[in-house]
Formats: sequence, C-alpha cells, structure tokens
Amino acid sequence: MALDRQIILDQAFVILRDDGLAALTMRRLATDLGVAPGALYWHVASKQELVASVAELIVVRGPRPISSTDPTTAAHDLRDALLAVRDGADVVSFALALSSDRLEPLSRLEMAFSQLPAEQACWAARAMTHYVLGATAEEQNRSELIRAGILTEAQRPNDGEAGFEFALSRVIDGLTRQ
Amino acid sequence: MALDRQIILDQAFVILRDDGLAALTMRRLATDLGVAPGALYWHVASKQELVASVAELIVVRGPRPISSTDPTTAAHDLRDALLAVRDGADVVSFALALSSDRLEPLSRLEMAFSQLPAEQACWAARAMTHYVLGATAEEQNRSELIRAGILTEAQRPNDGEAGFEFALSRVIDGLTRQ
DNA sequence: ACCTGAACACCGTTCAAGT
DNA sequence: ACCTGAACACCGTTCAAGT
Repeated sequence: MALDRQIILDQAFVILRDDGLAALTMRRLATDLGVAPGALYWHVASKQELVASVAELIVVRGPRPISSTDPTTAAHDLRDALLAVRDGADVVSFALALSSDRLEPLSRLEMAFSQLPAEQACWAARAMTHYVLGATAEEQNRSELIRAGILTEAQRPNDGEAGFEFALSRVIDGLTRQ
Repeated sequence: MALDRQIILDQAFVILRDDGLAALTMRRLATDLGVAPGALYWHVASKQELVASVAELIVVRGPRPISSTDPTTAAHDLRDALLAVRDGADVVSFALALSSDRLEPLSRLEMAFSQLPAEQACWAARAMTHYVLGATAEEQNRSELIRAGILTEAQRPNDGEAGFEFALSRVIDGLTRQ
C-alpha cells in the first residue's frame, strides 16, 4: 500500500544519488520500499523508463535551477546537478537519447544562445550539453573505478577543474561568436 | 584449443560491431568461440577489462587512422571510427575513464593542437573528444532505441549531420583561437 | 486496482577437477 | 598451462493467483 509512481521515483533517485547506477536494481528498489519486485511494474513500464524519469529529477533537482539566459552559468548549473548524483552524467546521457523533450531544463538551454538564429541556437545548446556530459561522465566514471579499487587516486588527472573551465570558455566563445 | 587473448578480442569486436553492447556477453562470446564461459577468464581478467581492450580496437581499426595534425580531420576520423561499430561511442567513453593512456590515438590527438601551450593543447584535445563522444553517443543510443522499437524513426532529429558540422567548426574555432 | 509468489530466461565470475 | 562442469549469487520481467 501507499506505493505509487512518485514514491518509486523518489527512492530510485536516492539509491542512485547515494550508491550509484550499479546499485539501482529493481530488486533493491523493491526491497527498500518493502514490496515484491513485480509490484513495481504496475506503476512503471520498465527499468529503462524508470531510469529516464530519474534523469529528469537529476536535472530538475540540481543545487541551482539551470539558467536559461547565460551559457556559462547554465553549463555550471548542469555540471553541478550531474555531480550531485553518482553516475549522474551517464544517466542523463542515456535519457537524452530516449526522450530529449522530457528533459525540459536542457531543451530550454537553447534560449541562452538566443543571439543566434534559431536553428544554430539549438545546435549550440546541444553541443554544449554534449561537452558537459562527456567531460563530467569521464570524471564520474573515474571516481567509480577508484571507489571500486580498480584505479588509484594517483591516476586521476589533477587538471580536472582548470581544464573544464578553460575548455568551457573557449567552446562557448566559439559557439557564440558572430 | 587455439584460444588466446587476441582471438577473444577479435570475436568480441565482431559481436559488438554487428550486434551491439547488449549482445556482448561472456556467454555469447564463449559460445561463438566454441568454449566454456570460464575458459575466457584464463586469458582475460574481467568483462570490464575486455571491453576496454575492444575500445582500443575501435579507435585503431577505424576507416581512417586518426589524424594527429588537423583537429577537424581528427574529429571526423574519430567519429567515423565510432560509427563503424554499434554502441562504439559508449564503449570508448567508458574506456576513456578506465585507461585513457591506452587509447593512444586519442592521446596523440593533442598534437593537432600543438599551436597551443602544452597544457592547453591537452585540455583542448580532451574537450573535442568529449564533444565528439557525446554527440555520437546520443545518435547511436537513439539508433539502438529505434531498432528496439522503443522510438520511431520520426523522433530522430534530422539535423544530425549539419548540426554536428556546425558545432564542430565553432568548437574548434574557439579552442584554437589566440 | 493493486500486490504476492513463483517462476523464466538470463547474467558475470569462481573453482575444483580433469587433461 | 589451459579448459570443462557445475555451481554461486545475482539480474529484469511476466503472470496466475490472491485481496
């Protein structure tokens, strides 16, 4: 009882945030909710659909709402939202292919490039999203591998922050120049 | 018999190229090679390590070797190598976090930005790689979802090629400008 | 309408035992 | 040294049957 779609999504978000994608199984989710695994399928079509919905939560519940006016701010907002959840970038990457429309904070992102013709603004927003997702995914995947004892802390390139800032400003410069 | 590491990697590459990441299981691989699943573990440490090694093959066996002089050419070379294998972008993305050193065609990519100071050249090469990986992964994931009947052909944004070209030239402009 | 119990068809990995 | 057989501890998903 008391089981509904929203409760399932909330708990899935918590599992992902705290324990990562490998821990987000239908069985673990069911156990946490005190229910049989099959019960979930009354409220959710499949694990794929569930993960896509959790991706929406990641992007919506970030530390700051994603700016729709300034590209640099928006990129940082997105990045911080991804970093707040383990494997956040991988999850949002996947959801982007499945249902880019439903990730509305990301589709609104083209408004930050409104100085460009509409079509180019869309392309620019997507390119910036791909860059942020790619860079953040590499970082997070590395963190997971370190946590699993497969990589050592020393193998992490310590340029992380500075490299991201440098490339981000250059990429945005290129995308917005006339 | 006649089983060795290279034969395993070759067959894994073929499975991935033709049938995608979901089909690349240790059991399918063993069956194709006419061997018991356990036998693979004499030659390969884990599935993770195997997939990382296959990522190397993807990048090395592309239609054209990846240019180490011109960024635009290099980006297209990389993209075409990824597109030649189902789920190629996802696999290389993962391998990048695990062992960026071993993907030598990608680490050589910073030579295409040798006009920049060494540190910035490295950052620029990585940023371009992240962009190409992100853009290609979205495309390929969408293809997989269409093949699975979850998405329809109509839901694919038809701007694909033009959007990639536009953003790529802008991104490279930004990364290489003084 | 909503959930349980139990099954189906899979996974990656390990390891004694064989050759 | 290299492989088999068989198991272990999992998966996602389905579906009759219960309430």
